[in-house]
Amino acid sequence: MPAAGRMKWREEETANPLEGNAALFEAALEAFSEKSFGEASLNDIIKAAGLNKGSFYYRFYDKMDLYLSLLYRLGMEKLKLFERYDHENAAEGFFESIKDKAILGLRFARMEPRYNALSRRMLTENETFRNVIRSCFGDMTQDVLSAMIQEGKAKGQIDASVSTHLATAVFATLLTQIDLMISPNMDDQAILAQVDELIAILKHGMCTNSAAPKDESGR
Amino acid sequence: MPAAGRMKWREEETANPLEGNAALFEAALEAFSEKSFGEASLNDIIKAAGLNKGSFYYRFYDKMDLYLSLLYRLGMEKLKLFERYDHENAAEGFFESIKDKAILGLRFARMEPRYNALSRRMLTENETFRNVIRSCFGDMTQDVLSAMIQEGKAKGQIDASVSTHLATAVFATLLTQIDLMISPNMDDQAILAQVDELIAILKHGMCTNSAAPKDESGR
DNA sequence: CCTCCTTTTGACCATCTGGTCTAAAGGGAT
DNA sequence: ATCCCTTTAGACCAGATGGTCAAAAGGAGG
Repeated sequence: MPAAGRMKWREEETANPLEGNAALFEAALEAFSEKSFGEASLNDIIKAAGLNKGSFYYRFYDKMDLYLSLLYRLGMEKLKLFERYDHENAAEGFFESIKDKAILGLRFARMEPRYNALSRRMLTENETFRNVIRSCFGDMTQDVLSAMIQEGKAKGQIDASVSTHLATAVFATLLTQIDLMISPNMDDQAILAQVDELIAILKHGMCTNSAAPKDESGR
Repeated sequence: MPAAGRMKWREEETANPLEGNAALFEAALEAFSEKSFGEASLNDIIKAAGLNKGSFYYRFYDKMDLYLSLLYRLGMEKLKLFERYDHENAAEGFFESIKDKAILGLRFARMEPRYNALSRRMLTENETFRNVIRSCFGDMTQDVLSAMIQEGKAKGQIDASVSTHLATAVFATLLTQIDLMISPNMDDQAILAQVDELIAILKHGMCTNSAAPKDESGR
């Protein structure tokens, strides 16, 4: 249904209209995080933003354009958060790096929980729809994760016998769902503890036999 | 939008119309597994099934009724598969039991991949919608898993220090996404190997330090 | 043949969808 | 005041939506 991925404001080299119009940004985020692309009503969004048809279509090609622009802005915000962090902290081991990313992700999710809902919903859209989006933004997470895991193996942090493919899949699904698993109304410390535990499980397993290194005593 | 959860054929104590009408079953499954409830077109479903409006509404109250009836039939089929298996195999340890369930789930997914797509999509519908469904069918998986994990802890198969809540969440998300992680066009043996590996990760982790028991040698 | 009940048929309904288009309003610059 | 371009405004469109309804067809028993 949606045409090629293009954003009017980018082709005209102007600013993202969603930056300037807070009401529209809010309305679009609300709608697209609660309903699928097809189910969300453009009319409702426009009305909620206090706009009218003409003004909307003056700035956007169509509904898809709005959706892409929304993804663009949210992606930029998250990227900024991550980049700011990356500048401060150099890369450590694999598991520490993953943990940092998970915590940052959760912090962002607490700031804007609808973004995670939105991107999770995006993954359930049909394939052609997702392809349009991927042709616009690419599909980082999968590739980045895979590379990180291979590096972790090379550095001897990850057991070489686990398949990169499976490990990538495990981390990818857990990271996209993590904000559902770990309650959002926790304080920072509790979140940290939960993430620690999750990483510990991925590192050492849940089985009684395999000892976690931080507690070498009894067991 | 959808009203209370009721199925006309159940209130009239007749057979599930989806059992008798293969075309309708097929059309509904196809539609609801590819699109969300709101996005799927009832008109299209009816047309694809070679029905007409009147006949449809003679058997169902509304669109939701069809959806519930579809879930009902699919749930029954999966339940039958699991029950047949449970009769043959007594319960072993926790991880073996989970593995069996995962394999059965994957086998069912290969028989009817659209069912998993459907139930995964259902989880992304809005909350009131999910509540209608839960009021009809309950929410087994979460409770069952939690109980299994507590039992596993009691029997000393799971490390007592991992939180039941987190472990439940991990297994729940991995089990619902497993048919996406493990390629469906594998033969039975390859699937078995992949599931083995996944379970091994959950048992002993991916970290190089923690040794898996099946390979005690070097590393 | 008639009767009675179940089932089928499809025209029809109000409502909503994303999107178009013409007309007018704003607002600088001259 | 006049010009010109950007922006707003909202009536309007064809098409699709889930759902209703009165009428006809089918079929079994008498």
